[in-house]
Amino acid sequence: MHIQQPASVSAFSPEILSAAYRDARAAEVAHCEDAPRGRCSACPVRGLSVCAALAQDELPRLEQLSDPVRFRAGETILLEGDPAGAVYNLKAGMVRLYRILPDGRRQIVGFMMPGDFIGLSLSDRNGFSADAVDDVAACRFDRAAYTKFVGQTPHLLRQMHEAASHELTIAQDHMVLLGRRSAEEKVASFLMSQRDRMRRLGASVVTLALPMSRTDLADHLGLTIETVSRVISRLARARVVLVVPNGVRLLDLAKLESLAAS
Amino acid sequence: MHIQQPASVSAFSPEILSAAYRDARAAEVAHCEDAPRGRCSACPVRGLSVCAALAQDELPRLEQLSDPVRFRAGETILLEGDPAGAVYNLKAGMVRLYRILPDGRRQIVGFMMPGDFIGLSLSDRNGFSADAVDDVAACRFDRAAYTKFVGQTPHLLRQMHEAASHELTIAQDHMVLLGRRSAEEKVASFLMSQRDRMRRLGASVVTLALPMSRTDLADHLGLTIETVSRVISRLARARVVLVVPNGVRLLDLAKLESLAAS
DNA sequence: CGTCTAGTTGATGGGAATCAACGTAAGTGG
DNA sequence: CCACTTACGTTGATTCCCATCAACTAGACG
Repeated sequence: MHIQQPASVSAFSPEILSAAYRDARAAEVAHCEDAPRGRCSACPVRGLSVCAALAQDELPRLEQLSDPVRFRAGETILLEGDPAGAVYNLKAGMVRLYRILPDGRRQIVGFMMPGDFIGLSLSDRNGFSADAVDDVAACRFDRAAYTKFVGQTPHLLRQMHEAASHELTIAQDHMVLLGRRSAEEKVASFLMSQRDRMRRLGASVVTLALPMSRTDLADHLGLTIETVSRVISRLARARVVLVVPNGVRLLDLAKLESLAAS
Repeated sequence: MHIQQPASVSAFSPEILSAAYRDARAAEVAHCEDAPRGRCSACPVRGLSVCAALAQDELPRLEQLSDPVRFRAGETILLEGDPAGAVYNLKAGMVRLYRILPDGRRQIVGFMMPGDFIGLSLSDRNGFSADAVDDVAACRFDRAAYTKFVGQTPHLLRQMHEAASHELTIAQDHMVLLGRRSAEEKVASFLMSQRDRMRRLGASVVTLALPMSRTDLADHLGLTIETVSRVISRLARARVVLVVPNGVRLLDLAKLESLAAS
């Protein structure tokens, strides 16, 4: 048994150390919270989110409805089957959406990121559970009030529909992953798709943040924690990625792409 | 000329023989085709479909846009990535939606049944391929024209959104199935969910129609054809189901329910 | 310092994939 | 009408990928 580790040591990734990462995230969340109630025009995710559909002069009405909220890592946001009292627009942090089988098996159906909307369906019961992966800042809207507003604002409804359609596409992608890909392909294509999402948020990604645990990854990819760990180790040994705290540095995108088999 | 089943929508007759089944389906499809262009008020799936949102006096506008079409078993309806020229409302028959990986692996992301709408997202490119499992009758709408109509009809948009949300829920169910269930659980819970869908169409189901091939089932459930065949044989041996041409008779719902593990 | 949790790594086993043979029904053409 | 073909499904033998079981390491924290 060697002291040697895979490619992970050499790199003090400039941007991410465990503590530094946490602090940065905390600052980001705090920043969101400090914003005065209902200052949509200054919102960090305005333009990325469904509210992009609203014109400047429509924002005040939305602001009236919105309520800034915070969740700490691990905190529950909503439970499958409960009456849906609220919907959320995510401003910072990451949220996992999941279902649980009677015997405890869990499937994470998606990770939500800044700009994503939780509760797109506007239905009266939650179709999934959700909790905060790391510290989260969000706009909370009373569901009834928000639904009413949407009913009076067709272009917002259109935007909600577009977002739901996009979610559906992502869900279909994920069905392909779960149903037809090997463990290595699952991990590789998950990394690529996370990278794409980050890029759409505006950042060019060399170091991919993975705030979720290995267990979360496993429950998202339909694998066990051990298999996820082994695959990532293998990718690191092959210098395709570099493991850093709370993330991976993507070293060989071409290789990763080909491993993803899509 | 042929024996015309009384115009009940419940296409799925209790006793199914191969030939009888095919004839019934053919008659049903023919019946849909015979309807004069744009007679929405007499449509077999009116009330089950998104057009249920429209009032009587709005139907004529929709009728103007609609075009009755037919696809024979196996025929391609649309291809992933192609420009989306049309959307479809399914009146009879079954359609498979799927994605294909570069090396040919296929994942069927859903089976569409009467009342289902293909192209909910209204996006300009097809997010999946689709083809007819058996003979199909549908309303075809030019996408641009339909999109424009939806834009002018908020309650139709609302209905489209609701349908998309429902699809999303089904997709999440299926992710749980693909990611966290055993082969036997997959088959059992697929049968239960198909039964539920049929029942929502109005028929009480003792014999479940399965017009799709074993290969289709396998590609939907993330299994191989051999495994699907073995599991069904085992269920038959245990008298949980009875295999009939193009379907199964459900003999022991309680057992099936418990095998489905949900 | 001990405890706890998250993650890694190794050994082993099992469930589903793969490989292969066979059965059956529906065409097809002589 | 029957040999031949083809597509689809079933069943058995074997393989292999990933789950399971287990041991261990590294941080985090009181």
